[in-house]
Amino acid sequence: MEQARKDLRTGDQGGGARERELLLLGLLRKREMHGYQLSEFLETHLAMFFDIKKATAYNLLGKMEERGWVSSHKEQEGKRPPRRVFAITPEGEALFQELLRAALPEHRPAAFPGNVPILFMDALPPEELEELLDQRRDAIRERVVAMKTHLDHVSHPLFDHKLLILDAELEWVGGLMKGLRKE
Amino acid sequence: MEQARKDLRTGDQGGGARERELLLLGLLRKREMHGYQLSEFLETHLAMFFDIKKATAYNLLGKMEERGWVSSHKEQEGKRPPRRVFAITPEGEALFQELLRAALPEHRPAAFPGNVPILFMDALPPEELEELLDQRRDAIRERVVAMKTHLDHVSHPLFDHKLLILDAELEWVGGLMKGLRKE
DNA sequence: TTATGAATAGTCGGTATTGACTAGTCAGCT
DNA sequence: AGCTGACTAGTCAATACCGACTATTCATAA
Repeated sequence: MEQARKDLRTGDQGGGARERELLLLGLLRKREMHGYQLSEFLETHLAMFFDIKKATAYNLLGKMEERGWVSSHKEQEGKRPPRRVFAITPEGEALFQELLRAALPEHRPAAFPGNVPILFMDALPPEELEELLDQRRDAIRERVVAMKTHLDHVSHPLFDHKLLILDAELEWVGGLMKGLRKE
Repeated sequence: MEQARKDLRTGDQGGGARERELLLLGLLRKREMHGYQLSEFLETHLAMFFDIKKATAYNLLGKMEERGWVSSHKEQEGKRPPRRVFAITPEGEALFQELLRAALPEHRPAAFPGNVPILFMDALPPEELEELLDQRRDAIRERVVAMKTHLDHVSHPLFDHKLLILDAELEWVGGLMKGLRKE
């Protein structure tokens, strides 16, 4: 039973791109798509949540096709350049189900590379530091406004998530600044 | 003035590893270190906040030496294998100051790859979904406990940040589950 | 003394990711 | 008819990143 995954995923090289595959499979599940359509969707609707570039998507699709999780066929429309339409296969669907159930209960701590400079706050004179933190707070606030302006706010859970995180960060920066003034 | 950065960083290939360099420079600023010492510190004290592996650190140090931001000299201690001790140069210090002031006021939205499966929740029967979300919540709670147990909790801002984020995620998953039950 | 394991100090091959590029099509303007 | 800019549909060379490996030294204990 536990063996099943290994059998399916022979080429596993360290399990980093797992979520990306889950993402692509999940999208193809709703309807088959050509690569451009997929990457369009990624860039316009999902870019704020997940960062996957076009070339990466094509690359993954190619690999997944080799492994039999997706299939593709050429399609010509008028005189447009021919395009490859990708669809999920039964094996792909099985993998999707498996990855979904594996990923959902797990918590993957997020990385906040933007926090690196916080480590070195003490290298700056307090006044300048406060000014810079203030700017950071503004940047976060702008992000919140942008989120709320964005038309995709059909109250998707991911949307709520992002807002909660931004709120937490706002509070945190506020706390930092308060701490500064006290000292 | 604005030109200065470009002059310093001729080999810039798209500004992704910027924070990593800031991190290494900042650490070397406190005291010079050999590579192993650095990567040790990264793995034991900073791994929970930033994910940089040993090989990456060595790689970056090498490049930064080429560019003149850090210098290194060999050092032999007894019969131990000789080691390269890295130190920040004046140019490195200048870059550090610049990167610090550039990074601090910016907000870099974090990626949450673990949220991919949330997109596809509707592929699961509600009971199973609830069970899996419950497990996810437990995983987050465990993370909180681990954080508080960890001896490094000298109330560093980064620590507070992580706890706030975990709290937000906990609340969010709770909200998801509540939403499920209502439907 | 000699095996065992942990710590030290790094290197290297291979994969993942993406910025930048190519190349054809179409719509609208002039 | 010719030009311009945007859209479509990808490809590819270059880089970033890291897991796994090598090789030496030291501490311990059998």
